Amino acid sequence: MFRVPQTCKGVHPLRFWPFIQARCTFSPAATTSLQFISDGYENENKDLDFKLLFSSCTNVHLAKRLHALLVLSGNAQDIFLSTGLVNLYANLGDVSFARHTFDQIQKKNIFTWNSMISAYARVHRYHEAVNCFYQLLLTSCLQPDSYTFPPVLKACGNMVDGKKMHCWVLKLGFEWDVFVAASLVHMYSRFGFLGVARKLFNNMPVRDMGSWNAMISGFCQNGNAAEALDLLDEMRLDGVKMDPVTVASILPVCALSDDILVGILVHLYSIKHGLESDVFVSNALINMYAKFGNLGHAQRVFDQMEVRDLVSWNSIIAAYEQNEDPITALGLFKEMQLVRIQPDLLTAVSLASIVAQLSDHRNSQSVHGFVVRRGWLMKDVIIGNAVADMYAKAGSVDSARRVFEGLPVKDVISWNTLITCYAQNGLASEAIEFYHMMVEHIEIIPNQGTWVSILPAYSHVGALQQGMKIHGRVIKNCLYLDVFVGTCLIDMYGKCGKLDDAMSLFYQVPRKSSVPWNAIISCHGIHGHGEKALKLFNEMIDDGVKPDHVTFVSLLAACSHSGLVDEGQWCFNVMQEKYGIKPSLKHYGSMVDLLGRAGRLDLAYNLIQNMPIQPDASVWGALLGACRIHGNFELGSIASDHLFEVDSENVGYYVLLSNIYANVGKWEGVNRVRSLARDRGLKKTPGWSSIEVNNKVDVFYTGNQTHPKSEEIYEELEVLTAKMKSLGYVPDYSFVLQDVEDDEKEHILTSHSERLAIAFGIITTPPKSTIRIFKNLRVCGDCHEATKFISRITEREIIVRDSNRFHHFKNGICSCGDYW
DNA sequence: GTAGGGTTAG
Repeated sequence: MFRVPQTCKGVHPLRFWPFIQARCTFSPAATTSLQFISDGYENENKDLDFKLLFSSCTNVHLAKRLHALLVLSGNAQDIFLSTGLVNLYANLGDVSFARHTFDQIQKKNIFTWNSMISAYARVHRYHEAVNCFYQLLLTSCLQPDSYTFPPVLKACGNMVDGKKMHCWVLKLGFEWDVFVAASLVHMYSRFGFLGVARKLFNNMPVRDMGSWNAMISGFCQNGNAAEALDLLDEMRLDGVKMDPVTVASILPVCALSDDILVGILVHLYSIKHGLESDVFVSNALINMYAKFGNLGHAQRVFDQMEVRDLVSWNSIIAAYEQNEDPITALGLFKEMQLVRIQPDLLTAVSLASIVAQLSDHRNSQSVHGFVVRRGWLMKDVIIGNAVADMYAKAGSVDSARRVFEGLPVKDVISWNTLITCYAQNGLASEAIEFYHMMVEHIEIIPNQGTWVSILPAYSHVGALQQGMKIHGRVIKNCLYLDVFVGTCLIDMYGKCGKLDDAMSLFYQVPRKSSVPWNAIISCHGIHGHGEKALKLFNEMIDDGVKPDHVTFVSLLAACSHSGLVDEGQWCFNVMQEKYGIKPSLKHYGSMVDLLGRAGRLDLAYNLIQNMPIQPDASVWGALLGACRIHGNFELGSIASDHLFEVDSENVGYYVLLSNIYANVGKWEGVNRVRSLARDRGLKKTPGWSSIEVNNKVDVFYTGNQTHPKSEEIYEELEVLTAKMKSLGYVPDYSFVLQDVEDDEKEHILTSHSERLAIAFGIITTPPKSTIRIFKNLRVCGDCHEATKFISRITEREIIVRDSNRFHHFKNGICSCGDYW
């Protein structure tokens, strides 16, 4: 209760009253209170209930009116009222106004300071909260009290600040206050100082629910699942029951440690004790079930909620988004807007991810605009990264780069996002360049995500030595080998031709999930070791690891590369019947490839005709490729008709078709296809090959003449071609699409990128050492033949990895047995 | 008029 002081005689403070009444809605109680002010001005003895007045201000607008009123009535310097205003603004989330009001107060007491400090802590402006505490010590003659410390302890961002604060607690003698003690316990356990936290906890003379929760939640936020669960058990033995706070702390830990059993038990406990009605508990349940991939349970919890807040909506949207159901997630987002819940930054993060999954570039721009309009891009790096990733997944590399450049703060994930963006959009060299730029920023410390981004780029261009450097860094920096980093390394060694190293690494990584198994099976496949791939698959089953759709893509490809037709068909059946995996386009593509290469064109065509889904270019392309191998131009033209319907842009298919015609001497057809490709103005995917010499990757494009060693390379090729011809090499012009004279055709074949790279290898590496080449497209048939001769002439092992598999050339023979 | 321990993230 408050009595209006006699300060502002002369001006009626409430001459604005009708004006305020017209614009603001106060509760009836508040209206009465305001009337009281008015009356109090007339009759100075009336008591006013300002508490009511404060509580009736439900938005910043109303608060400002009340504030103006207090200023006008001369009450702004009153210590009770002004502190009330600081709190009011803080509760309404406007901490800058709270600070402004705070600064205006001339005689602050400890309540005022405590209000300001907790205002900062509540909105997570921790740095300012701590600064405010030190300001209190330095600029006022006031002593902090037991109310001061809990928010300040929460605000300590690191152990150095935390220890300093602990000293102040001890100095001023507040360590036995139950709230302060709980805050200390929580702070130490949050930073992983579990021993200290435990000691403080054990020494507490009084323990309430909050003390237990402080200790448990500290463990939880630190990811110490086992300790958290142990303590929970101890609490139970002590006869203390879990409350909503305990449950909301423990549920994320169940998800983190993949402990679905405890998760369900805690859920049952919550139902039994009526804790489900707590919105934090329900939200935590939704999140936990989402992480277990159990959308049904998540949805059920959401449906049963009586009160849903922003976090509930964000959680259920993210649940669907992260379980690859962007359509439902988008529907929920719309529903959320219908019930007038305002989205926040985290909603936008999910939204960006939803749009990325739908790979709809137009919507990408709307989401980007949505985020920019609200100023969120400048506010938090997380949303910036999400938007960059959204563009990356939509293939808009330039947009992703622009978002990245515009970020006020870039963290390691921003860099990782861009590296992945380049790598996944086929720009491996750019990804590598970007990684080198990142390394120059010493404040950015690479993490596991960085290795996962950069290793595939190194695999892609075959940079074995640089990939091994990363392996070295991983060993140095990480205590254990993360499954994903481990798998990337396996993939890198495998794709760089080091199958043995891939294998020994495989036995070092955790093999509970299908991820590393898929990688090692795929590695054996591209090396043409189909039998070994099947053996690994059986081992995987014996180990109790469940194969997924990726496993079968790798496995079918492995069978296809090795000509294991029966085994491939067996896999295709097992996949559907035993594991209930519906074949995707990739599986069909592999099957058509497998059957087609083996000459079972009838079966392959039959399979396509009976597909329950629409075949895409890769499926028809596989059939066309098989037709070229087996010289079946009738089926080839059927395949190409379908192919050009679904993809008329890929010049590779025109080359294939013209090869088919050329092989059976139908020059008319060859010319027709060539002019078709020309008329459609098709740009050929530039073929390139790379080779790593002395830690440096050199990339050669077909016809490249700008390389510093260009002259020597072409000289070497001329000498080689002459020797090859004397051994019986005849150039196969059917691999030349251009309509030119034969000697020009020979020149074109000789300047294919793989040959330039091989010649460069020959002149820059010691005699008889192995040459490793990478080609982005399939190796050309003529080059394949030529490389056999070159391996014989130079007595070198030449390993060529193309977009499909490995070719191991030695003594004039290729490991693929010309089955490719 | 002031305080601790809880849910969502790229």
